[in-house]
This record gives sequence, C-alpha cells and structure tokens, in this order.
Amino acid sequence: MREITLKQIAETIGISITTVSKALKNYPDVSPKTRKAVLDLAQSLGYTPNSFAVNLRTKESKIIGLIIPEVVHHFFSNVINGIIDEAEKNGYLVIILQSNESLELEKKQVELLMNKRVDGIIMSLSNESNDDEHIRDILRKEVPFVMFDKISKLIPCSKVIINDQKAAFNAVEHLISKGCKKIAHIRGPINPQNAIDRFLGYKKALEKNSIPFDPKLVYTCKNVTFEEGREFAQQIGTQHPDVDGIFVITDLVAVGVLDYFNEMRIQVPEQVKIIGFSNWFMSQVITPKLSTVSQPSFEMGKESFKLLLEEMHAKKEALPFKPKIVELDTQIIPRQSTL
Amino acid sequence: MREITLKQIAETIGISITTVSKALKNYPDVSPKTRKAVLDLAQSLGYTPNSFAVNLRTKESKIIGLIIPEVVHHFFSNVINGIIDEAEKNGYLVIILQSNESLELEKKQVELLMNKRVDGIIMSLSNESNDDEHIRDILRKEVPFVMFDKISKLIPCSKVIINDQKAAFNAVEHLISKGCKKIAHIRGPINPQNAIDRFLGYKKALEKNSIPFDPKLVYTCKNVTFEEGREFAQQIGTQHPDVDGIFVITDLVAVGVLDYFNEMRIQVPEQVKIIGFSNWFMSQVITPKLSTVSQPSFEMGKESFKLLLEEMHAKKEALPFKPKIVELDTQIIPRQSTL
DNA sequence: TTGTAGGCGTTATCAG
DNA sequence: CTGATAACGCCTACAA
Repeated sequence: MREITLKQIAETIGISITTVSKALKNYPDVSPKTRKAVLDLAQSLGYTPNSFAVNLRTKESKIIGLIIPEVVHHFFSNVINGIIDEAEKNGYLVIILQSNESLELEKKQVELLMNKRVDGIIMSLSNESNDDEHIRDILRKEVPFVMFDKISKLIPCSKVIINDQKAAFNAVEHLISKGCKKIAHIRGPINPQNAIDRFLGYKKALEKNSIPFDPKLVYTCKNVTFEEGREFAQQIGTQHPDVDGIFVITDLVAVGVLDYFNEMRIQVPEQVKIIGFSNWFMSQVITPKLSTVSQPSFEMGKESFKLLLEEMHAKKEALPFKPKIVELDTQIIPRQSTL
Repeated sequence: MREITLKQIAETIGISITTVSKALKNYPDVSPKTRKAVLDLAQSLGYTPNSFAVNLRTKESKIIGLIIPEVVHHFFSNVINGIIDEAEKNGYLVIILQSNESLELEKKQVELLMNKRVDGIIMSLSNESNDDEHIRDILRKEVPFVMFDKISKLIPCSKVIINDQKAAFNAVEHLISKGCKKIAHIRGPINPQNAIDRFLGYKKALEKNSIPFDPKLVYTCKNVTFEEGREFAQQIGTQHPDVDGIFVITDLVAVGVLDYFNEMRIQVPEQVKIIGFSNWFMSQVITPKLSTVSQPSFEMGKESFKLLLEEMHAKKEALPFKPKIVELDTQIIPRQSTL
C-alpha cells in the first residue's frame, strides 16, 4: 500500500499539486467544486500530509523534548503527565529523556534533542548539574527553553518553581508549633537549588524561633533514596537520641526514616515528629501517615509547557520575548507523623 | 546565527555538496585530503545534519511512539524507563502518549503517532479497549507494532507478556499454603486480558485445591484505584466476614484494602491474608508489608523495544517478519500480609 | 481560479 | 575521486 501524496490526488483528479494543496488548506482562491472534489478524494484515500516534508518546509517539528532525572518518581511522573496533557492540547508531542541524575548523560540528552531539532526543551536539572555549558548552549542556539523544579538561578530562561525556602520554613515551623525543640534536617545533595533553598528555609525557621542551629543535625543525601532515609534515621537515633523533629528533603527519604523508626519501635510522632516534602502517594498509606508539603506537580507540568509555548510562539513570530518565572503555591499537609 | 548546511560547507571549501555529504558519511571514494578538510570544517562549525531533511529522504524518523494508560503508575513508569533506555541505545527517541484508560483517547493517540510517521509503536491497551479497528489499522499500514502487558490475543503482532494465569494461580496457592480456606478475589475490569487471565488463575487454583468457587466472592474493579480497594474491603468485611484470604488484581488496590482493614482493626494476616500483584514500591513500606507477585517491568520495556527494533529492521530491509511472543517470569514475594 | 517554478537540506545515482 | 542532477513531499510567491 503506497503512501498518499498531494501528487497522487492531483493526478487522479487531473489538476495541479498546488491547487490540491490550497484546497486542503482552505485557501479562499479555489472553486467550491474543485475543493469538494479534492476534499472528498483526500478523505476517501485517507490522505494525511507527510510530516517529514512539512517539518522541512516549516522548520518546525511540533515536538518538544523533556529531560528529567528519572521517570520512576512520583513527582516527575506527575509533571510528565501535566506536560504531555498540555502539549497535546496545543498540537505538540513530547519526547522524554532521562538524565539519571548524571551530568554527562544530561549533556548527551540535550545534544540529542537539539539534533532532532525539537521546537523547545523543558528540563529539570540533574543533581550533578548546575550552571553548565550545555544549558547555555540551548539558549545560544535560541531553542525555547523552560526549567522547572531543579533550576539554575543563573540561567536567564523561563522557570516554573515553588518557593522552596518558604515552604521549608513553614514545614519546620509546623514542627515547632507541635512542640519540637531539637530539629534535624535530612537535606538533598549539595548542588540542586531546591535542596539549598529548603536548607535555608530550615535554618531561618530555627532562627526566627530562637532555636540554635546545629550543623551536626544536618544530614546530606547523596542519592535521595529510601535506603538513605533508613541510614540517616539510624544515625540520628544513635548520635542524637534527643532529636524530637525531623524535616526531610522529600517523602521517599522520609518514608525510609519512618520505616527504620517503626522497626526500632521508636514512636512517631510521640518521640519524634517527621515531615517530608512533595506529598508522594505512599505518604498517605504508610503508618503513621506522613505529614508533608504538597507541591502542585501536575500544574507545574502544565505551566512549564505554557511558558514554553509562549516562547515558541514569540520565536516563530520573531517577537521579543522576556523569560517569565512562575511560582506555584505549596501547602502543609498535616498527618499523623506530626500529631 | 544561521543553521549550518552541507551547502555552506561546500561553498566555503569550494567543492560540491555531494562530496561534502560523502566525506561526512565516510564513503570510501573521497580523497583523504578532502575528507579531512570537510571533517575539520564541519567540526569547527558544529555542523549537524538537518534531521527534517534526513527524515524526508530516508523516510525514517528514528522516533517511536509509546501509548500507555497512564504515566503516573509504578508499573508503567518502570516500563517507560526500560523502553527509553533501550531505544536510546539504539538511536531512537520515544514519544509518550497516554490513553487515560479511554478507548476514544487511545484511538486519537494512535492517529497522532501515525500522522507523525513514527517508525514504530509500542502499546499497552486501555481497559476499555480490546480488539479494535484502530489497532488493526496500525498493522494495515504496516507500522511495526508491539503490545505488552494489556494485549489483545486476537491481534497478530509481537507481544511481551507474563503468564498472568500461572502467576495468579501461584499467588492463590500461596494463600492456600498459608491456610486460607475462603478466598476472595478483587479482580480487574472485564475487558483486559490480564484481568481475565488472573481471574482464571484464581479459579483454577481453587479448583485444584478443592475449594468451591463462589462468584459472590469476586469483586470487579472499575477504576483499579486505592479507593476501590477500600470500598471492596468494606464490602468483604460486612458481606463475608469469614473470608480469610484475598487475592487482589494489583498492589495499589491491595493497599487500599490494607488501609481499610488497618482502620477497622481487622488483623492482617491473622484474620485475613492479602496478596497483591506487581510489586509496587509502597508495598514494602506499608504496614503490614504486602505480599505480592513481582513482574519485571523494566525488562518488559526493554524486551518490547527489542521486538519492535527487530520488526523495524525487517521492514526496512524488506525481510519477512514473524511476530514473536516473549513471556517473562514472575515471582511470588512473600511478606507480612500472608505470614 | 489555476498552475508554474523554486526551494527546504539531504541522499543516491550516474556520468565524467 | 568528484560533481551534476534528480528526488523525497510540501508550501508559497508569482504568473497566467
């Protein structure tokens, strides 16, 4: 079965390719009769334009690229969901690539997408990466670009974020309001801006409430895993048995903490209260149910695409474009672990 | 900054486009000198072929499409991971689309991908869908096609599956071996083959162990959610308080069941034992930890792509191709919920 | 209202 | 070893 082309339609009807093209695209200067003939035939043959040819002509692929650290991750898969959704509504498809938290891979993925000539790129940085050449390269090549979640403050591009510092501040004040006096923090890796900001929020909340900041109470994740949560819980339990509150960078790790404490019969929230971040699904089913900070992940995806769309549009029309930063709201979700 | 093309390289060096193209593609019939000149210049200009043009010429996009019910799902996100991984290794990128378990959406997504002229499609059917025209359309248009997980038995294409019937059989025998005498089944929706097969496995296990099959003990999910798990748990608790074992279609629902039983202080596993399916991450952190059947999701993704690659290759070389069915192993993971 | 012609950037064929 | 030429399928000034 051969592919249907404009040429074939033209030949069978006995008119020129041009006219067929015009008829299909609803140009005004085609006689109703011809138009109908073309439309009917196209319909019956099941004609669809060859997108390769269209891409070449229009210099657009109607595909955008998305690079995230990992797909198997409650937060990111929700963001993906939002992006795909919004993209599709606007006639775009989404290619997804993972950096696996590796800078090297991330660079490769950027390159792949640029070579594919996607119309735009949305990205959340890997933990290893920061303000790097490959990111600047995207801007240099004038490929519309949006960052979300793990961003670089130094890159002038559109961003979708939450106020990590404030959210963390609120989380820690929540612990304090529940009576915690000695609060540990299991923070994210050194690089990512959001880990830094959450740490700063933690510090500020202590300060404001005249609780002395003790660097020994800060534990730094390398891989941000369930297992790390267990390890740090163990360390906290032995090194600082009088800690009565823990603010954890993300729910996955917090669940590790809970798991260890449950095993050791350390009572949560009686002996120690715990609050996580991101509101992963499992947080509401674990025992005790985990208090956390909810983050509008789906919305984040949608917003990211919208910003990208604006930029793609501006580029196409050669209009001036000013990067925007959208900040979404977070919310404390109090549950049993901080009762 | 203008796009670099073969033409530009040709002009600056003062040779023909043809020669430049050949030099870059390592054709043997180019003098070493010319080749070097071309390669050097291309390198320094950062030339990358315009993939739109390449697509048009080669009639390949090096992109495949993936349609799944939903991204935010432990099983599917793992499959995605496997597919993206394997695809990338082989020079393919992946466009992901969701059906949201809707037949109508699924049809639309298939159409989108075909219009984009992806080189192949991998798919897990939505719960609403079965053996439908849109699927046959893919085969009719000779687009390489692989199904996994939720497949249609009637479609002659490559498939990656597990032996759902056997896996379910084993799961139920596991319950029986732990002493369960009256076993309920919370099954998946009517349509999906895997829900049917798991149900059949359940029935067979009862039969083999001379436990009478009671249709009243079979509960059918519509949406396969946590909430449904809770609802059915409640129904089982009130309608059949003597049920001492439950085999649940998937972990998410099983966790709902556990959640309800925990709330009602119905003791698991003492009063009733529960086994799920798919080994979701949260199953190992919930209390009590949930027994389940593990399914090699990442592997499933990898295998799916491999089969697709074979088919794409065969098509390109115009070789004959026979669909293959790959069956992967599952494993009972006993945990506290069936102790 | 219709058609001609050129071009998007690459690849493949074939002649020099 | 090199290059002219055509073709992939579509779009769009411009002519007729």
